[in-house]
Amino acid sequence: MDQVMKNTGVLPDVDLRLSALQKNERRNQGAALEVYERLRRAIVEGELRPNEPLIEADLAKMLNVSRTPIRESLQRLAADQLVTPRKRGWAVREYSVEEIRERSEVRAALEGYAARLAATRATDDEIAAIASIQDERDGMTELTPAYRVESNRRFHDAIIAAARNTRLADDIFRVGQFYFNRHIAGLTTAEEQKLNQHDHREIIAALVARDARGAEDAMRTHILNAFTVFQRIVGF
Amino acid sequence: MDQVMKNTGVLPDVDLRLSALQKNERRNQGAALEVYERLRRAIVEGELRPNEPLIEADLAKMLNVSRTPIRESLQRLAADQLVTPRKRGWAVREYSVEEIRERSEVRAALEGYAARLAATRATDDEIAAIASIQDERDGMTELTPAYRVESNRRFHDAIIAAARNTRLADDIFRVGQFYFNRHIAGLTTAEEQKLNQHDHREIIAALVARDARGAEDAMRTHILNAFTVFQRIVGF
DNA sequence: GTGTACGAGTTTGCATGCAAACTCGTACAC
DNA sequence: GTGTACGAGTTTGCATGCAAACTCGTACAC
Repeated sequence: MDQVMKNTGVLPDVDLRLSALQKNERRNQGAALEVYERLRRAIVEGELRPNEPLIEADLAKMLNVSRTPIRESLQRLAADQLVTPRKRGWAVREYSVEEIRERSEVRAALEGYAARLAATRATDDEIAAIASIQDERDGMTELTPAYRVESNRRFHDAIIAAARNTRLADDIFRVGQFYFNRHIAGLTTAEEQKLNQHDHREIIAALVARDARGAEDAMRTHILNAFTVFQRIVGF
Repeated sequence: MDQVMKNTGVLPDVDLRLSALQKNERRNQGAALEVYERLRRAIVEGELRPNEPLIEADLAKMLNVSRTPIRESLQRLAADQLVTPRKRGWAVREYSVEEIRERSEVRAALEGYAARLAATRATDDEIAAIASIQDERDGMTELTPAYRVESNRRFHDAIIAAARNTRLADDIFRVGQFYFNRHIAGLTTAEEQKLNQHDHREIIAALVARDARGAEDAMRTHILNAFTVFQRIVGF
């Protein structure tokens, strides 16, 4: 499957925004954080290939810094699970199908719970705003893959924000919605897009009804459906 | 509340085991990982106080290494949220009530989901083993706080293992069951212990019945109950 | 007494140094 | 041809160096 990923260029487009925590750290950790971000991007966009050994001196030269900030960044990347230890040093981590299934389950658990909390804690205005993100989308005649990714992200982020739990938000961010990117978005069938729209509408309906369990179930179903689509596209 | 924590010595006793991921890294990252563990322990056991600035040179002297492995460890500790950036360098992170509530919610979401998966995926033997952990405990005449903590940990770990999702297990480990330690265990009332036992029995009953939703709900209730007990004890 | 400016001392962030561990190709034995 | 032993070259892990940024106490102005 990593072969498939390589060939279809499916890896890229992870959400590269810094988490709230990381932003907070920008204050002092100047170059080291910059290095971390750039290495993260390089891995995530596939410039550094899965299983590729990461030679500190090479990375240092590539980013025009010394080995010290590189080594510190590698610690962070290891905590993110983007990099994995070898007998000596580090290599880019390769994700198996099994791991992507596991991540989908974790995301279903966390984001489902976020939807549950949102059903109780969101203001009416917030729920209206969530619905309007979907309305805007449904009202458009032409949907580019980039727009679909972006709109989807706003939809999910708005629900997560309404859950009022920054730690939960951060953990959802960490587990990553890395598999819905432009490339994938461009390969979904009309039917799959219809299902996606249906899922979103179910979630909104539950939120409007302030139905916590319903919102949670709908969100879980949605996330596991997205995983199924992902599986079909990358072909396992 | 951090004042309360200081006075009651409530901070200690976080689970100091390395996660599966960390163990894997032991191979190459020798001293640096050792340093990380020792700093983690020092923070978690309260040797390094919340908001205490962490002076690299002092830590280096204290652990008898140079500043380099200290700095690398600080990156890991930051990823764990045990350490927080200051204008210059780092300080031990202080948890607010609000953050502990947030963590409890995340743990309820993740560990509830683990119970759900366990209800479907556990073998009959695994469920029997989970039940027997509780049977052993209920059959004892005298329960020391240390035993209660240890038995509780085995109970939860067995359920998590039966969920067959290592990423989920790792995330549960990360969010930490830091608030149920010996000190807290020694301060619970007979009534609270009764409730705890009841919660565990409910979870077991749902697992035996292979009732996924029931197991999830019971686990969530249990975790949120534990948070309530924690709140009472540390007194907010 | 209150406020501010200076400077010695501290501490960081990054670069560099260096020995030990590992890798890998060559050559030699059989 | 297959296997192994050696050693040059590479790369790491940790230590140390050093300039820049910050801290904090003292002294001086008002």
